[in-house]
Amino acid sequence: MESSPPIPEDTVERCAGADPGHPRPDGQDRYTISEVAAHTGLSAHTLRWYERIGLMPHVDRSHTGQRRFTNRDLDWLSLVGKLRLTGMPVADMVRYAELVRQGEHTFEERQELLEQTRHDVLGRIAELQGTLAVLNYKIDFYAGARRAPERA
Amino acid sequence: MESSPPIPEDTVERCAGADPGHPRPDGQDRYTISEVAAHTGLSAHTLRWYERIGLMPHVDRSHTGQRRFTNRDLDWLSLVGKLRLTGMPVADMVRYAELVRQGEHTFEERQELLEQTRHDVLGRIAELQGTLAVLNYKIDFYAGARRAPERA
DNA sequence: CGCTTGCTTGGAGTGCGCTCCAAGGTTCTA
DNA sequence: TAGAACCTTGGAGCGCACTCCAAGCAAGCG
Repeated sequence: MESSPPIPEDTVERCAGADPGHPRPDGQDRYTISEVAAHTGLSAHTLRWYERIGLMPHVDRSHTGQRRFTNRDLDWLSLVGKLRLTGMPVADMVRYAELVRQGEHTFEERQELLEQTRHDVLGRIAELQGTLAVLNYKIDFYAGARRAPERA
Repeated sequence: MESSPPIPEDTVERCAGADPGHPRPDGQDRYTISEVAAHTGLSAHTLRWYERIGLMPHVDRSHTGQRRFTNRDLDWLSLVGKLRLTGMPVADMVRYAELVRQGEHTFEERQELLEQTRHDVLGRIAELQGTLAVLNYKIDFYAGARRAPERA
């Protein structure tokens, strides 16, 4: 959704969050690792580790070799953060990142991966709602027992 | 806390699941560890480990020292299974087990622990629903892109 | 009786997702 | 130009929740 090509890669990884990028500083588009850490809530350690395991596209470097993240990296990290919240294993996120790197002919496989993830999320929500029933039952029990003590 | 008190301990830990105990064999009320493993889906290793770390009340033994689980143990494990599904850390479940062991004067603290857990579960559900929005967005994108390819 | 299968223990090992360390080089502020 | 604060790397370490191992005792069957 930027300018010309049929479906630019960034369209695919942009718009990743319902989050419209509030504290995302614009202007220079080059952030140090600690800026990105502060923005994403991830540690600098984790950001470097993400890059090592292939979960980040190649991050730009300054002339002396320090990382300079771009807004696009921030968008990608936002998506990764969402996938992480789904409980998707890191290995699967790396797989997804590889598919993105390989280009548009992997759209089908990406879609399948995301559909599987959605399926898992729906299952997990159902599971959690099942636990809520038990929690409510027991909380009510304790509340009732404490309100009406020892009626032996 | 066995025969006379106002609110017997078993009332508290019974009825743990909405699950009415379908494949729960009755009659002898003494199950070997592998029977319990088959019933709960936990491994025998895990059952022994739960006991070691204090997550199980003391399990009965045969005259030769082998574990003999009771229906009450099964009920407790059913509750533990639910708490595990909530994502509660094992250490907190152990804490809860200790409170149960300590008797009825811990009702308030048990209730608080469960309320905190419910709060966490509600938050987690909201989080997962947030991820669903992103997953739906991207799945729709891939589906649309594959239906209408290259319109340059 | 022997055989197979199952149970016992303490302690060691595994996989995941970070998290930190040491030993340096870089960048910023005064 | 000094000093503090930040960045780099490979590799080691950690916390959690199991998971397995070895060596030996127990239980059920023909």
